[in-house]
Amino acid sequence: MKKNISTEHKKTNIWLVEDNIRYRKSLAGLINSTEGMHCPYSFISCEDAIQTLQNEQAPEVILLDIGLPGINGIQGIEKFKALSPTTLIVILTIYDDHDKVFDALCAGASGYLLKDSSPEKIISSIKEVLAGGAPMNMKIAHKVLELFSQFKKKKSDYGLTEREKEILQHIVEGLTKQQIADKLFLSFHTVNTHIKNIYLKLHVNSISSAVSKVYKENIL
Amino acid sequence: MKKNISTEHKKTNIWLVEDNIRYRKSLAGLINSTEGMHCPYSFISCEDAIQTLQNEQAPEVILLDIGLPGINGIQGIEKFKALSPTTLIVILTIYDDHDKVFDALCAGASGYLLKDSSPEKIISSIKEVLAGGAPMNMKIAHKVLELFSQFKKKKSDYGLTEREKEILQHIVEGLTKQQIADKLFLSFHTVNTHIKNIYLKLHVNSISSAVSKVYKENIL
DNA sequence: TTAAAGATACCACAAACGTGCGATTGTAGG
DNA sequence: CCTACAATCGCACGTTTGTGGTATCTTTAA
Repeated sequence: MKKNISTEHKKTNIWLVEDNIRYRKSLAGLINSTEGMHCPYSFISCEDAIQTLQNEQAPEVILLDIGLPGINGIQGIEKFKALSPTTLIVILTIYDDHDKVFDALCAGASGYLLKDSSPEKIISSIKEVLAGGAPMNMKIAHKVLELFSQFKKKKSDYGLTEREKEILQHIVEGLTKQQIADKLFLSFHTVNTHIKNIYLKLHVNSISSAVSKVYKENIL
Repeated sequence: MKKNISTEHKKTNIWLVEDNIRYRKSLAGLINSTEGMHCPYSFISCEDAIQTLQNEQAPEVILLDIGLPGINGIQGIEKFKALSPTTLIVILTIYDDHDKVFDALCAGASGYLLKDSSPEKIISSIKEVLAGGAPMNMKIAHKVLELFSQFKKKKSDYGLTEREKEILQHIVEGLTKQQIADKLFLSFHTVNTHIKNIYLKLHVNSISSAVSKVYKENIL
């Protein structure tokens, strides 16, 4: 069973999921003619790929068209990721469809490629994901960052004092007033007063609203 | 006061914040010798830049070293963004300091540049942010996406029924049991029972814990 | 020094909540 | 047909909250 492993074992397996036959073949050709890359399978639909994925060893990379009929490309990504979390998924798309690409990236894709990219760009993008990168269009990158900074930033400041924040934190954790009082070595009444003030400042009148506000507006 | 506006008015203003004098001058030179770009100010510290920003018109782009002494680079970004939300901020960094760069991007930076980048790379990155992009290192891009997909994905499934989800939603909104009953044309007791079941399924025993769980684990 | 703000503490009471128990109906699956 | 489950409704009782007050003691700022 000896064989020339030295050139064989390092090849990166790449699968294709793409309904256009000509484009699929051209891509497979490109990959197979590239040093260190190999395309053993290519599929017309996500369903086919998923089926094969259950029997065969998972590839390092899947190039996936999200403009496919049938199964939604985004759901496809989720399935792939469920079956093989380490497989990197690169999206193929004809047009610069922000929303769809965006959803796909959220679903676990590692990058994306416009179909009219040059062969060099395609190969370099594959290499980039393999190296732990995330090749993507600059507009998408910008949009991701934009949304990202919105998540992070503290919005409203309701002028809570340190003590109030501390108590609010405990409320969010699900403690009762009495439990908070015990934990902070305070009287029940003190905690009660603080919470009254917190409610005033946050303009709420119940635990649930307060907790929701904390999460929705990133208080604390 | 006539002047040759035709070549002047289109120039993009770019400010520098960088403590190394030689590098600062070299950057300013590069920018000023580039068609359509102009660097009217450069600063040693964020403080200086912030002061100037309050009197002068804000630039389109600020190149900012986050390895600065004194004011924290990340705080600097927040200040800049507060004073001029439309100004694009590109981070300069010597080393590939993931965490810091990452925080900076979260704080509102639009991209980042390694200091040892070629002049071409620097200019192209500036053009990229101006075009609405987000130039960044591939590892950072990957990290951003990774965190991003965690936000989006639904994690735990506690087997809540549709009705239970609906009621839980109203609880999160801050309604009382009676209010929920009224809104859904149900008896108080029914809502009460549903909530009992929700608590059983989520393993909680209070509104606050339930609401927290909804947000923390992305239920609903 | 005086005022303001924060943290602490107390009381009382109605409203809302958590929980244990039981019950009927309809509907989908074996 | 029977079981399981979801959805509905009911009662009782003790616990917790929400809200209206009042009051003392520090620290900080004007």
